[in-house]
Amino acid sequence: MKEIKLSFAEENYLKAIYHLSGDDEQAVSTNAIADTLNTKAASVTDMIKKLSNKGVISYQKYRGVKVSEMGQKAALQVVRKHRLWETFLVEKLKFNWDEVHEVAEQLEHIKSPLLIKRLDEFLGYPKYDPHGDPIPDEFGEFKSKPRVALGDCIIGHEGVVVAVKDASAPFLQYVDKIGAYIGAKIKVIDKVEFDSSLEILIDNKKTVFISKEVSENIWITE
Amino acid sequence: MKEIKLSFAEENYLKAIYHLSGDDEQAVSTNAIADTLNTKAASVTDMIKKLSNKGVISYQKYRGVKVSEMGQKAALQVVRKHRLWETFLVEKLKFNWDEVHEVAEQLEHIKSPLLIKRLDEFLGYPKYDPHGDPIPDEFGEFKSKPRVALGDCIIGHEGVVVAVKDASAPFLQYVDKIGAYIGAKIKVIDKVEFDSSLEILIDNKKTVFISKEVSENIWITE
DNA sequence: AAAATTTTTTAGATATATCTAAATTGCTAT
DNA sequence: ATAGCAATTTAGATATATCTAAAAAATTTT
Repeated sequence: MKEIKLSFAEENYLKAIYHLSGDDEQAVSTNAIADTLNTKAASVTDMIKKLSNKGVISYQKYRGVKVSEMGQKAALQVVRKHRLWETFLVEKLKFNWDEVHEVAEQLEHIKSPLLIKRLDEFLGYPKYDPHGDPIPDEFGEFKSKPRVALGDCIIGHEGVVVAVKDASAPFLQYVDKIGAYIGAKIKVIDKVEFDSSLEILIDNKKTVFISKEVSENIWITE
Repeated sequence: MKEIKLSFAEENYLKAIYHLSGDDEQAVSTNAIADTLNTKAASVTDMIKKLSNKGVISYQKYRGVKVSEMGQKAALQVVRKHRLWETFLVEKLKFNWDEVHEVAEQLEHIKSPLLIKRLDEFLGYPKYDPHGDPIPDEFGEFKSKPRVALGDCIIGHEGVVVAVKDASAPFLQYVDKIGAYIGAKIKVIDKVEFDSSLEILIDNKKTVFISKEVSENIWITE
């Protein structure tokens, strides 16, 4: 078993590719990576070659890339670190959930197995981060709660918010404003055919209209 | 007032120069910097030019460098972060004091004013780090406790360990072994003229012989 | 199936941070 | 005062991570 050493930039690329490939582990295109990382396709091609040489992705010219077994493990360790740090920032340092992403993007690259072990312990071995995403354990194992996007619910469906997809500050601030925090109870009241927007009831208290885009970024229990 | 943006490497150089210049703010030589950072003199010259252009040090060819007003402020913020992180690692994550330096070297470069503000708050605004070094506040202000190196004490002097100079793991482990932790009471029993080694009494319990080198790295109250 | 378009790659630059080897400057001892 | 040595700088490379512009391949449209 070889030691995989990745630079900050390499870790960022690998994580982006891991997230883009999704559960079905589809091949990821050069442009998709460039868009995610706000960089240019040419830069991606260069980096792809390096990651391929290190064996964390497999790459065929013009055919996109796939994350290898080894790459998945490495990516999950970065994800683990990111989500543990986000949890730390919210639980211990009283950050709002819309303030943590940028900082965690930096903290996730700190190299120290002991640090992560102790941080995990200090936080009480959390299973989910502040956005409801599962935190992989030291072996990369995790499980998501059964969930469905609000946009995919039928009228009348009732559930509790378990996660949000978009972790950007503007989106999370909006979610805060309407009160659809993690744990909030939501009932789908009505769906507008025309634009797929939804009318939802939050915590049995107030009714809110949300766009299709918003509805696709909030997950509730099935 | 200009924004000073420094890279990781630049911050490391600046911090090293700041530490090397000492209280008297002496000019620091290229070689001294190279030794501290385990790099080559040529690399130092390159970096010195960049730091000089950014105004954090003043530099005259062949004459060494001095830290500017601005540079001192920037250096102290890095020192502040380093020492707050070390405190966090020991106080909250139960690291030993000989395990924190390397990790803090990484953590000190994280850019987030909010993070440091909240960390400071979370730790209860500590004034000293686990090695007894003072933690600068957000304005760069700090004060050291009055102290004297064991090596400079006269026979009979008695005091409490307030700080250690060397922060390397081997040294700190040795200090642990003899029981000269911060807070331990120490009395200088005898001094050997020949090699300046010392016989000291620790916590009224045991007598230990320490070399000159060790005696220069442990500070006790005056 | 050929043409047009999009995607991806290559070629050649730029910027950072390093290095070795050679040249230069400063200091010291005779 | 100068010869020799030590410290410092310059010149020229290397490695990483980026970019723009042009070329090549794949895909889509006609």
